[in-house]
Order: sequence, then C-alpha cells, then structure tokens
Amino acid sequence: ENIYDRSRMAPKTPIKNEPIDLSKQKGCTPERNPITPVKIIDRPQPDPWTPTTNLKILVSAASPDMRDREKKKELFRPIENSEQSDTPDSLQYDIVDDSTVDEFEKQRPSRKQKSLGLLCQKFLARYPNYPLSTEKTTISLDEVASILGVERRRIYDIVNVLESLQLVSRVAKNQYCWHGRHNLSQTLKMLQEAGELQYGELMTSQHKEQDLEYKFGERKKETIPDSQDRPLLDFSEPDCSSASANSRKDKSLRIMSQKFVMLFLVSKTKIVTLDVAAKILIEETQDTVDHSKFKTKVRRLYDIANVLTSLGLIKKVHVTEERGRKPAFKWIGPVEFPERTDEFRGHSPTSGPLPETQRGACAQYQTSATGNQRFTRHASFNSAQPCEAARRKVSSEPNSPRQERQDENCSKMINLAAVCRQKIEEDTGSAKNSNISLPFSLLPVPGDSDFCVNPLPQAVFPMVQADVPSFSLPNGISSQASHPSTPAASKTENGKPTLVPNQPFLCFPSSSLFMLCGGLQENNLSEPLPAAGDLGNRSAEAQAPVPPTAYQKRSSHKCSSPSAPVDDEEPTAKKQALEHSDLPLSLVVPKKPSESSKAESSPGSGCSAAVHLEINRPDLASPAAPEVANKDSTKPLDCQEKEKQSQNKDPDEPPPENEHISKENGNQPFQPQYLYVQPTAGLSSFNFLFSANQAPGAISLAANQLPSLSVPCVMVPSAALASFPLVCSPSFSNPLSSVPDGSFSAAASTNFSVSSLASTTPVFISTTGVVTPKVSPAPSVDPQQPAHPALHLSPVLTRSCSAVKLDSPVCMGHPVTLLKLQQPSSAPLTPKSIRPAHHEAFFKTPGSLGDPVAWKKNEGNQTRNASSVQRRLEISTTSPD
DNA sequence: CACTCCCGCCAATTA
DNA sequence: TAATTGGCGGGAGTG
Repeated sequence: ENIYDRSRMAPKTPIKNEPIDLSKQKGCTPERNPITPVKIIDRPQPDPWTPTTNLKILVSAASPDMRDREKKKELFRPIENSEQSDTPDSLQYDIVDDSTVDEFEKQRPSRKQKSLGLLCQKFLARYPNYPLSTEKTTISLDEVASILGVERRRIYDIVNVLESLQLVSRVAKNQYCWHGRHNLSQTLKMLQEAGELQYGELMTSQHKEQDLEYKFGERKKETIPDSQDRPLLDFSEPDCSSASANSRKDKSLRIMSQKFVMLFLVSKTKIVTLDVAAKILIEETQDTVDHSKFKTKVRRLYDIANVLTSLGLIKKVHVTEERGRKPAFKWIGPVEFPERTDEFRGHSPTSGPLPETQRGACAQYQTSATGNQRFTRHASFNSAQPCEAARRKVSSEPNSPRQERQDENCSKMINLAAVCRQKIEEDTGSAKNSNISLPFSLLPVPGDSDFCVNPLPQAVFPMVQADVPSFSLPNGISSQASHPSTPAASKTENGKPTLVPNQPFLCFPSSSLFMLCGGLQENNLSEPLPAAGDLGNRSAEAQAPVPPTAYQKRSSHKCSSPSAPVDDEEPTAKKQALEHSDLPLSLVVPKKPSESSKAESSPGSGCSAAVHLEINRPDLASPAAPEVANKDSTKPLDCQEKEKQSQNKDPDEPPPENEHISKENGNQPFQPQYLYVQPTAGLSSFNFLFSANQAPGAISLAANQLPSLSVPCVMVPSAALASFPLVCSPSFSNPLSSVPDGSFSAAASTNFSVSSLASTTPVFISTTGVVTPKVSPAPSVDPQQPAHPALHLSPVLTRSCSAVKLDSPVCMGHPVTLLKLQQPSSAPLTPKSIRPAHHEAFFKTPGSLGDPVAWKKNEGNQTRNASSVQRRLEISTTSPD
C-alpha cells in the first residue's frame, strides 16, 4: 500500500512502450513510481518489490495450481480470516502451496501464470475488499501494470470488468478509484433487476431450444408482461445506437460483463454456458451468428469469466448435454442482495440479521435511485451504455468526482432498472412515453400490471429482512404477517391471528430450494418437516421446538441469507455441501426434452412459468381478490404491496381447497393474507406469498396460532426469474390429519425434488389449495402420494411439476405432494401452446421488441448524449501528497 | 483437435 | 496530434 500512495503521486502518463523491464526492477523499491509505464517483461517476477508483493507472489505461484484445482475441486473457499486477502474467495485459495511452487513457477511462466485470472487475483490482492470509506484508494494503471508486470492492455481488461461491478471507477486518465466490494451487492441487485427485465423473457422464452433451454430450461419468466413480450432493454445495445457511437462502448467489455452477470442472476440454475451467453450477448442476431463473431464473443467471455472467477463470483463448470459437455460457469456469488452482501458473505452463516440492514439498504437504494434519477435521463436510454455515458457525463459535472461516480454508477444501474420497469409498464399498460425513469419502485401497473411484482423488490425486502434475522422468513413472516394479519384474520375468523404467525417454514438453503412448511405448530408438523429435514435435521429440530415461529435452519442460511451467502461465497464448506446437491461440476441438462419429457426435465421452468402465468393473470383473481387486496392493506405494509400482486394469484390458489376457498372467496371471511417474502437469498426473484388466512379454518389447524400452516403459499416468480425452487407445503402441518377439510390435504405436503439441474433451480410450491381443483381429489390425497394430484397445474406447470414430485435428496422423507399453483386459466394450455408465444419473445432485439421506433428514439437521443459525452474525468492530478 | 485465452495490432476516444 | 482505451482476432498453450 505504501507503495501506491507514493507512487500514485503524479499521474504522469507513462511511456507506453518502452520496454523497460520492470521485472528487473524488482530491486526497485516500490516507491519508484511507475510514472511511465513500461512494459514489463513478461516474466512476472515474483520478486517482492513491494511489501505486498510477497503476497502476490505467493498467490501467483499458487494460483496456477489453484486454478487447476479449482476445476477439480471447489476452490473457492472463502477465506475468512484474511482480511488482507482482498479477494474474497479466490485469492485465498491460491495460497495453498506457495512455498514450493513459486520458484519453479517463476522459472517457467507457463501460460497459466500469465492468465488474466491470475493477474486479476494479484490485482485484487492489492486492495482491500472493503476499504474504509475514508480512504480512497487510487489505482494508477501504469503503476499497477508495472507492478504486476503486464501491459496496460491487460489491466484494462481487469479494470473494465471490475468497473462494471463498480468495484472500481475511473477517476481520470490512468486513474481508477478502488471502491471494493461495498457496493457489490447493490450492483448485483441492480443488475439482477435489469437482467430480469432484459433477459427474463429470454430466459423464459428462449427456445433456442438448444442452447438456452437446457440451461435455463425454462422460461422463467414470463412474468414479464409477456403480452408485450418486449424485453426491456437492451442495455447496451450496440446496434441500435449507431447514432452516437455506440460503437465501442457498446460492445465494451464492461457492458458485456454486466450482461453476463445479469444472465447469472437471472438464471435460475445460476449456470450459464459460454455459448449461450455468447449468443445472448450477441445482440445482433442470433441468426446471423457469425461464427467469427461468436468466437470473438466467447473469447471476451473468457476474459470476463476469468476476472469474475477471481472475484469469486463464478466458477467454471461443465454442463453435459447431449451433445457433450460444454463449458459453463456457475454463479457462486451472492444471489440475493441484501444490502451488503459483503458482510454476509463474509461469513455469517448464521442467519444474517439483515433486517435493518437491508432496510437501510433498501432505503439507500431508493434514495440513491431517486437521487440519481437525474441521471436517469441520460441513462434512460440506458439501453445503450447508460453506464458509461452516464458516468462520464456525470463526471463532467464536477462535484466530487468520485462520489458522483459512484452515484452515477448506482444511478446507472438504477436507471436501468427504472427503464426496464418503465418498459414493463409500458408494456403492460400503456404509457410508453415515459422515458423517465421511474423511481424505484415499480409501479403498479395499471390493469394487469400486477406482475410488476418484480419491480418492487424493495418493498418486499423489508419484510424479508425482518424475517431473516430471526430465522429467516418464518419469523418475519409470521411476525409481520401475523400482526397485521392477525387483526384481520381474527376478525374474520375466530379472531385468531393464527394464520401467519405461526407458520413454520422450512427453508432449505440448498441453494435454490426453500421449503416452507406450514403449520408447524402441530406436532405433526414436525414430522413432516423432519422428513424434509434431511436437509436439515435442524430444520426439524427447530421447528419442533419452536412451534410458532418458523425456523429455518438452513434456511437461515439461505433464506435469511437473503444474503444468500450460502452458496455464494462464504461458507465454503457449506457451499460445498450445498453444491453437492447442486451440482458438482458438471451438470447434465436435459437439453432437449421431448415435449413430454421436457416437462419433466424442466420442472422448474414449468413451474416458474406457471407461476408466472398466474401472476399475469389478474383475471384469475376473482373479484374477491381486489377486495382482498384492500384488506390486505391492513396487513403489513410491506406485504401488502406484494400481496397485491400476488393476490390475484392467491385467491386462486387457495381455492384448491375447494370448500374453503369457495367459502372464502365468497365470504372472504378469511382475508387472504399473503405474505410476501422477498426473495432473499438465493431466490433471486421469487416472491413468496403466503396467504395468511387462507383457509385457516380449513386447515383447521387447530392450533390457534398455527393455522397458519394451512396457509397456502404461493410462489411468485418475481418477475422473470422466479425460477427458483421453492417448496411450500402449506399443509404440511398435518397433511394427514390436518386436513380437516380435506381440501387441503393434498396440498399439504410437498416435495420437490431437485432435478438434476434442479438442484439449483427447481422450485415447487404447493399451495394448499391447488389451484385447480380439478385434479385431485383432495380426499384421496395422501400425504404419501406425492404429488400429484391434487393440484393441477397449468399445463406447463404440470409438466414441470409433475416431474417435480421427485424426491430430491432434499426431499424429506415423507412423501409430500407437491402442489403447484397454477392458474386456473392455464389448465387448458398445453405446453406447446404456450411455447410458441415464448418463442417469439426470444431473442428479440430491442428493436424487435417493443416499438422499435420508440425505443430507438429514446435511445437515440440518449445515445447521442452518451456519445457526445466523453470522458472527462480527469484527475485533478493533484497528487495526494 | 477442442478449449482457452494471451498477445498485441490498431482503431476509437480522449487529452 | 499524441496518448489512452479497448475491440478484436490470430494463433499459441493445454489437455
């Protein structure tokens, strides 16, 4: 560090080419400022020039090996201890062999040693992950290049990617400011949102069958106003913006990196194959896919992937499909973004108590968003590189450059999100004009808009957060829900608040799964749970012991973790464990599922889709729904919003229990209460809705409180993504006995298995009442008989769902039935029918999407601006000193 | 041979 | 105009 400080002095431009060997300079004291950047000779000399050098060296030495290992193992274990180790995960692993290797390594700098990934690690090693806010670390490109012994060009590669994640920002020529990972979670969150908008459809729709599907296997999100189908944005669409020069920037590594990350965040499996990513990223056309272009894209993706790997956000895996095994990357970073992922990821396996934090975060988020909105304008276009333009422009405004930058970044992101939303809105509703950025929250869209769900993460969050802390959802839910609900419920029914409050949930942290169990209260409950419990004995334990509250054991990790740390980074060990389930390295994906098969294969997708559908169809919601909504209002605030959206669905779902439902609906005696759970950890975009009241009576959870169990849960894929596996067993509580009504019964237990892929993804939700009554006979349902039956799923769902039944390892022992919620309407649909629609959606280019014109217009304008904008950042150059 | 991806030419941007 | 950035793709290293 010392080094830099000094060195950083004046930013002189370095001489570019002189081949000075810094390498030799080892001797040199770090101090020597690398004013001129010299190229260093390739061989990286491990010699310690600077104090930190040693570390680097070690790392480097080890790293190559490490990399290899990675492949084999899981390399990333988060290192908790080392603070120094900047890089969260990756770095550390390197350390392994250090001693031995280095020398010899030096000797022969194999290609690996020069790898960008390694280089990136070295780079990251120089800076703290979480720098004190106070000190701003300035990065001098030249300096770094010389220190690391590489050409600047390589540094740009790294910095550009880091910049896309806002780990650094460009301050001026040759100068970058190191921000560390403080903002990482926010950035990811924004990307996720943007990604959902942008790619949600794709994901869902993609039919590219070959490529995409297997991966995503599903269309996760149609949630988006499919009707419109338009993707939202194109962020960086290069093509469009010919106007200004989108030219370079559009294609920029930076944008590509963001998109790439988005894909992960949107993907339910969290695995993205290179080729798919390349295709998606080649916005131009899937069609034209030039081979050459494709190749180039892939090269770039490797570059990006190497950096992301160094950051510990992804790891390489292989997806096996028919054709064979394809290289792919799996997201191992945080899935949820509480606010500060960082913290979590660090370690706290325990439930991260985020509540406040998150809220705070949210608040900030919003704030920033709003604050930034101004940026939005620029960005609005955002489709095309909003980011850069924004940032650069912003910079133009001189306030505090740095801050602004960050703001900018945030703003950019936000803008994007906003844009997306807008679009969505537009789609849904109507208004198109608005270039404007919306603030943050989505708007409820007129009419259908409900779907919007996605958009509102914030609101949701709070809830979750709250929950999380304690035990993750359950508590929070229960608590919140209960409270609010209680009154209502109580009124309605016996006045028991029971609904929510007591529900027990189980969450399985498995990366993707969540289990929700209702009705823990009852003793019985425990049983079922336990079964499930495989995953976590604890879960069982927890539940058992604690009646009212739900506890999630693992969930705590996950759920709570909204931070989702689990998989992500932190717990290596955990991770591994989880991962096992998830996927080791290779996955096999059913790429081409025959249709029928397909259903099976992609349960998750199906489900998601189904869910999605539901969402979309407000119609479903019986008239009651609205009312309900109102009522809901009584409920917890947070929830309400979500609920609204969800409501539609819910109403339906509950129905599964015919009786109750009917009653309910009619009477609405129960107010349907839903709890919305934000997708916290791992779930990227799922929303959970729990109907607090739902069928309380039906459920008859005797327990006063417990009744909650019976509450049907609805998963809503948040906007697009949704594809997470969830399992909710409303009835869990006693599936058997529990169902007084019977209606429930079936639903009661749920299982879901993770499909192979699934491990990560599939989620199932069973609502107590399955939406479609048709199927099953409630009565018949046995807990054991899985599945089935009872519910009916929309076709789509069905297939997926049906498949679902499996027992995943996760599954608990006892057989649970899975229930899927579907929309009523859906039933008739066949998957096929559905698909087509999706197809279209597929890759559309932005233009294709919505109104091309409109878009373009906007974009164009913006673009111009953007283009015009140049980087002004300059450094005041005042040397710090 | 297929994957990876390093290397550095050279154009677009900036200064 | 010079320097900085960074797209791009040849082709080498690896397995």
